[in-house]
Amino acid sequence: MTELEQYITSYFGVSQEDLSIIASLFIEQELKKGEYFTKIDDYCNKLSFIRTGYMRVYAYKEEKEVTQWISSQGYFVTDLQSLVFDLPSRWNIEALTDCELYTISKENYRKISQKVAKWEHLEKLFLAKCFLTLEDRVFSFLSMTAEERYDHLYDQNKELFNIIPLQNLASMLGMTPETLSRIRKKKLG
Amino acid sequence: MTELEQYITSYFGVSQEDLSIIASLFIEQELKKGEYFTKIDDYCNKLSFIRTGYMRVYAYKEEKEVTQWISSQGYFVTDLQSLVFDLPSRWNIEALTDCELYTISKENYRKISQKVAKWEHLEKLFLAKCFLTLEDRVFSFLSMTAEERYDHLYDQNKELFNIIPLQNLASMLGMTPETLSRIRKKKLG
DNA sequence: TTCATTTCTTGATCTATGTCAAGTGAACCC
DNA sequence: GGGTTCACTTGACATAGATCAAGAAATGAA
Repeated sequence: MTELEQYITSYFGVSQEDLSIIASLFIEQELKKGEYFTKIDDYCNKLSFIRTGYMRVYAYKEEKEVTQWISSQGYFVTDLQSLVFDLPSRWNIEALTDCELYTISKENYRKISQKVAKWEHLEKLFLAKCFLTLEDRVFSFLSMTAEERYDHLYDQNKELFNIIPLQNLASMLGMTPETLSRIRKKKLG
Repeated sequence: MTELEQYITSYFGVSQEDLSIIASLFIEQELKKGEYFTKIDDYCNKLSFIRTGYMRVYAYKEEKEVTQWISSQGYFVTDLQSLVFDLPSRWNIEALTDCELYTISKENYRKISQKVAKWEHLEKLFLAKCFLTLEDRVFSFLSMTAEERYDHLYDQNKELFNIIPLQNLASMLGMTPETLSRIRKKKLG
């Protein structure tokens, strides 16, 4: 079983046969540090698994970059509005490190459901999980302090703080870089 | 076309034939003010359209209620984790006013896909829209002040502020009742 | 390497928002 | 319909977190 097939299995749990069909529609692709996966107002006609590397999803609020999410190994990355509704991208998605991707074009992505009967169902379950994750994230902003949000992310994913510029993590956590720096200093003392 | 059928059409755009099939699986139901649609840790085995009325989705952070969302006429309401993954509810969902609902049981909900071929696909599109909405909401916490979030909600849905207890709206906007009160006072002067 | 640029930290302040407490008004229930 | 409860407002004060500015550290290019 290839690495890609392992990812697909872990997310979707399909038969070996379907797995091969799906995996065959992906191609390996590289993205160098600093390159863009998609840009706001472009059409993002692809969906990728991240095999290695880190990508940053961000947009602007009055000239200032706001980081919505950091995507990393084992995650999907795409602009959903573009992929599903054929509309322009809402996000800039930038490679923060060199990235190895498994990429499927929008056309091939849409063919999966013709080839794998259960696909639409599995995809629905996957999207439902994504929705629940975002619900939790909204709840965290309603109920947690900046420090609590930091603790939560740090508990889940310590490595991020060694790899990703802290200013991006601060933005994604809804605080300034200075505040994040002070919170982290406090944890040492 | 019944009111229910109009809702379904507006969300999913199915044929008249499929529409009838789907609509026939819903039953009319009432919920009195103060009653609960579901409670945390219960199993929520149903999905409803709200025909009239308002419902509040909330959970707790250390004994304190945190309102995640207010659902109203024309919206779906359910606990997604319970409906899709057969797990206990994450939310309390309470009727803030008397409510008229169109309700489908989990069993019948799952039968739709057997009767309407395109259903899983339409549902996937619907969930994708829900995901995009939540993405926007996360972005609003990353990029907007309390007052900007108030303005945004007020622009979209003025009526809420005459019907829903302001403390619930404050919580849903991520601020205290006092702060909401002061923001609203400022808007008058 | 070395210089230039960017990122991170730190201190001094400022401000939006939270907390606490009291008073007012509205809603609900015998 | 009058009293009790709950929701809302307002003021005084506290504080988390933002802003601004400067210096230190890391990163990248030549």
